[in-house]
Amino acid sequence: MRMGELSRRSGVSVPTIKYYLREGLLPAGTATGRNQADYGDGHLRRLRVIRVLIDVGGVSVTAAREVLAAIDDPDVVGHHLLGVAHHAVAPAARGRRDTEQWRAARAEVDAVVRRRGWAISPDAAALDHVADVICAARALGLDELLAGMDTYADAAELVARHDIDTVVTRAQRGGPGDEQALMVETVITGTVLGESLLTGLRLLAQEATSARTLGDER
Amino acid sequence: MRMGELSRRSGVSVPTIKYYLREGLLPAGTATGRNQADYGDGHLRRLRVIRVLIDVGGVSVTAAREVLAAIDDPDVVGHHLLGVAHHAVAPAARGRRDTEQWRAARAEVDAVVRRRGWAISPDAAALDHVADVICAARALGLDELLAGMDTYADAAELVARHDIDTVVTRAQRGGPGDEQALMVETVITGTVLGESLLTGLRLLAQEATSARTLGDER
DNA sequence: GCCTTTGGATAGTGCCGCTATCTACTACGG
DNA sequence: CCGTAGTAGATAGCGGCACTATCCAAAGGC
Repeated sequence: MRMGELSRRSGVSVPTIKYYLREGLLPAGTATGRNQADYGDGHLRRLRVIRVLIDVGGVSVTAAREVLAAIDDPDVVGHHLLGVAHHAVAPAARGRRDTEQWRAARAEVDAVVRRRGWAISPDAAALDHVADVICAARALGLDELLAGMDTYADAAELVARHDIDTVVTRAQRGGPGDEQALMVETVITGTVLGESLLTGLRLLAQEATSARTLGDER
Repeated sequence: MRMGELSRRSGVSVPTIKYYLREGLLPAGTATGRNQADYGDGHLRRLRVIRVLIDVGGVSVTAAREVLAAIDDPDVVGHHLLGVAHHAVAPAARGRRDTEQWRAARAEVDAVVRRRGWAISPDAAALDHVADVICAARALGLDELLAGMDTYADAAELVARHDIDTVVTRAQRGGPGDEQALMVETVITGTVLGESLLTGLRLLAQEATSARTLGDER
């Protein structure tokens, strides 16, 4: 398959594909001449992954490159991999983390983690991320939201179990390419797509619950 | 309070505050002279809300303006309000929605909604959003993820109930400003912060579950 | 043979969220 | 009453990002 066909089948324009090649998101095709190369199904699949990361995950091109590098790296295994996916999904740090309030929020996160018996590496970015949110909520006086944090944690645990199950199941089932790469790809796309899915369903559930609770005062 | 103090207490630089004034995110202070104005606690609070929307919610300045307009509009009531918040949070449409696969995905969403007895306005943006995600997951062959969609829906319902409860509780408790405005603000900030909180906790729960299931092969 | 497509390289575009600068005016301590 | 610091308002600029446009020489393919 050459560039034109790759473009048509992926829905990504030729200049954009060239851009991704330049940026190292997409590996070069196998050259068949001085100015001719051949692309395979792997390239098509990779392009789909890229679009998911960027469009659905809202990941920057730079972050996507790092994630894709992890997909290709055979040394990345187990749940160290989760760190890579999480790092990419996490937005840049929001505010100052050197305030008294922030440290209090961070302690609150640690308390939740301890209470639930979660084994978390202490340098996980998500710990700080959650602390950021708590800090912001406190600043706005949204204590009711935080009072039910265990509800949120319950929900998070529920989907996380399913997510990990998905990865394990899929690794056993096998699929295109080698097992390792498939598992890595599943973790990353599953993390990104799962987040978006959960977010969307939450909004729907909110509307449904609101209609039921507050009545139909549209 | 004048601009300098507002800047210091909010942590937002003076030029940025001016920019928000220009863009209509922040109402002008009450003028006390030709080039002097007075800002109140409302402005401080508003600035905090703006930062939450932009930093935590990842909302664009344009979308933030619309959301804030809804906060100020006394005619926006009940769960019509949810629509505004959801519209702002929702990212722009990702791909083409005119394909056969997309319509199939959309039908799948409708099926879930019907199965759970959710009363959803048929033009809710979240319906399309979820369909986008399903479409992307199918394209990548991530069927295992979708097989457990009810797990995701359960989790979504769990937090949504809590979210709506929060709004109701808070409206009753009262607080600064009039009830209506407080409720609106709670919906919006709660939607945005809750999403970020849920996302962060999911990542933590994933790591914990992964460590438990896959063992410690770091 | 000749028009189309390709790989490769370089430069440019449009948007977005600020940031810098300027001017004229005001507040305030001394 | 002076001098310095702060302020409102307006305009212009900046840096980053995700593409997009253009050009060239070399295949491809009928």
